[in-house]
Amino acid sequence: MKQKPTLKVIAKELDVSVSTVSKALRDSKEIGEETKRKVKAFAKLYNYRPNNIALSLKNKKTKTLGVIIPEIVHHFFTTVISGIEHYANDKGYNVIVGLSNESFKKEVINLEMLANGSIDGFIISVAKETLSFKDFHHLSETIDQGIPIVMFDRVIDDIECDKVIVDDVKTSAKAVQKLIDGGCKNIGIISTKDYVSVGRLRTEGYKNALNANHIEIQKSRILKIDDKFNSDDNIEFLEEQIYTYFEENEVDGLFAVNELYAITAMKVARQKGLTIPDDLQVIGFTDGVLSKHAFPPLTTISQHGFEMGEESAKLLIDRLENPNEDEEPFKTIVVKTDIIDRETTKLHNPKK
Amino acid sequence: MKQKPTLKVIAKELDVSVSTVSKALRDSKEIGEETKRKVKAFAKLYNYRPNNIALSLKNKKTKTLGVIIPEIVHHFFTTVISGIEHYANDKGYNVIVGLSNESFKKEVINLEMLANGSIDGFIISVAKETLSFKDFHHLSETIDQGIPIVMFDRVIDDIECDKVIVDDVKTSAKAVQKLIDGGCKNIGIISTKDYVSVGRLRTEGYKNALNANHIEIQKSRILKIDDKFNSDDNIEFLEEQIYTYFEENEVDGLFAVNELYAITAMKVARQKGLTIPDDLQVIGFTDGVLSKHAFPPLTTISQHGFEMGEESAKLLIDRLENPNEDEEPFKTIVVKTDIIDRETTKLHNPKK
DNA sequence: ATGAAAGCGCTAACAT
DNA sequence: ATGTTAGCGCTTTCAT
Repeated sequence: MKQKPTLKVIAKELDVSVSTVSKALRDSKEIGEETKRKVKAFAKLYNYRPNNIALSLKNKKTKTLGVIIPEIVHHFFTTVISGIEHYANDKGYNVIVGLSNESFKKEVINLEMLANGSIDGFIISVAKETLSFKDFHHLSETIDQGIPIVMFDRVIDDIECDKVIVDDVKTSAKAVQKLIDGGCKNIGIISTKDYVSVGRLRTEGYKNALNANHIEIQKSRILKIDDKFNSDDNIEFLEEQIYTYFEENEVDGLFAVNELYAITAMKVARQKGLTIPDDLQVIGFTDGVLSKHAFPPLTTISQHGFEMGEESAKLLIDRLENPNEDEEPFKTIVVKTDIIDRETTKLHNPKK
Repeated sequence: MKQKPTLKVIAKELDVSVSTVSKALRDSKEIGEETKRKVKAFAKLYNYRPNNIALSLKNKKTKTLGVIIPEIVHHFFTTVISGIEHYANDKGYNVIVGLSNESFKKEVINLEMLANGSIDGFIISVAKETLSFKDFHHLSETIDQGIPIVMFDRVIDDIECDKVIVDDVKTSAKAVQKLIDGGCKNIGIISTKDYVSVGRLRTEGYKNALNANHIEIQKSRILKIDDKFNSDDNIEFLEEQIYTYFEENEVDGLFAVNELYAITAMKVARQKGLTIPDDLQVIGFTDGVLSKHAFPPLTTISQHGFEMGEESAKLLIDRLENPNEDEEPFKTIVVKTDIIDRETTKLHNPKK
């Protein structure tokens, strides 16, 4: 087992001083050609690499980003992480991932654990519990300490920081409009409770579209699923709620704020003997594996998670590397969305 | 913006020495009660937290694990990460995630980037390209430098280190046996090229099961998909290969080495007018979202990714924290698998 | 052209 | 009971 060499051992071995070695390796003109050559050769031979930790301590920056998300077994979030990694690695940054598991407490712990020097800045999508508690002190304190935060997707209006979102209201309206154009008369929505910003905004878009078409909004057609935690563990509960919804509402068009809700609704609808898209048209939000491989393949809104990740990383790294970061006003980037036409809607022929 | 306080500023503020502060905070009995109280109160007031980087440099360990996986937009891998995070966080470790994107070069870069002090050890699932190149120098060198590696799922026999796997051969045989018991006469397999260890082993299990039942092995029924890279980007290509396969083979039972292959095969089969499970029974490997929400829900093998993650983290942390780590023999943990009965097979009534 | 020394934040052995 | 010092690995200023 050969230990990683340090400047010190190289110095001793070559009988020069540590600083000479350091300078030689960084090609300082203070050092003589001959010495440089010797040092470099030796360093290469022993595969010298500067110790990141020492550099971090010296430079007071770690070149690593902390990403805190509610769950990782989730297509959208992993897509975002991909985008973050892609941009970050390109700029020489590493990525530490922390999972809040939708829990306020875990989010706080993760934040604190990493805020003590481990990372230069955060990219975060806030836990549902945090959103419902409306307790954001950990976030504002972090920012107060000079550690920049970029929020994406699940965002807090009251906190001043860079944000990357999707225009949930407009996008949802577009989706509902598509349902209307496709001939749906009775359109419902499966959303989340209002404290989840994206749920609230998407519901707003749904209402806007109905209003714009002079269709009366019926409260009973708005189902707000209450899943504080990972809904994937709780399919039965979800199915039940949707089942009841179908009992009480006769809809021929359905907009779901995520693909799981959409897929589950389709399953329940099928059980009730409905044919998709003939009896019921469905549009989901977030283009994940489920949508693509569903039966029938689900028409859905692509959120471009990869791009959101890239934009978030860019925003954060820009702020970190910009000398007068404090003066830069905070930006909110709105990433565009697309409707991916598949086979659960009637208008336009599905392309493939 | 209030800066994080250091021991130094606390010391100056309280007019004592840095070491006194340090000791007081760690409740050393060398320090007087009165001073301790004062220091602690001050520290709490200013929300003092020791700087992780400084600790890392001092202790020569970072309390963070490096996880390198081929892709993150992938249910199995994220499940494993969840397990790793769960165990690691519990033990006070953080997790840095690096993506190889199935590329040899990116795997090497990631490894080197993190091996310079950023992490204490690696958990890795090897990229397909690395497997096909058979170039493992980066892995052996890392181990040589005293940085322990735990491999999971895609594992290299020639490298000595801790490993966490599934008994691919036996599990696959069990799956194929189930098909046989369910009345299938002509059973095929959709696997990967042999350099992917899990593909090779699962194919072996398939053959074993056929042999054990005195069923002749027909080479044409073994389809080895050649997707060096992320197959999710390449669905058409996959569909084509499977389509051709169905043209050339008449099978009534199909074992697929991952859920994507299974789902895609089901889709193609449906296009050809086959009914599942009446005309064709299917079993997949890896229980992901796709399987659960497929139509019909896919009978599949659960690999217990979360547990694999936990076991990997445990193996790694044990080795890191065990004083005489070098002497411990390397372990290979075989995580058990289960067949999850759903609706693409006939034997046994699906439970839910 | 080379080296000594200070310092990043912290701990711990060793004074006092 | 408290302080001084050295050191983790590196960079950089300031001698020489």
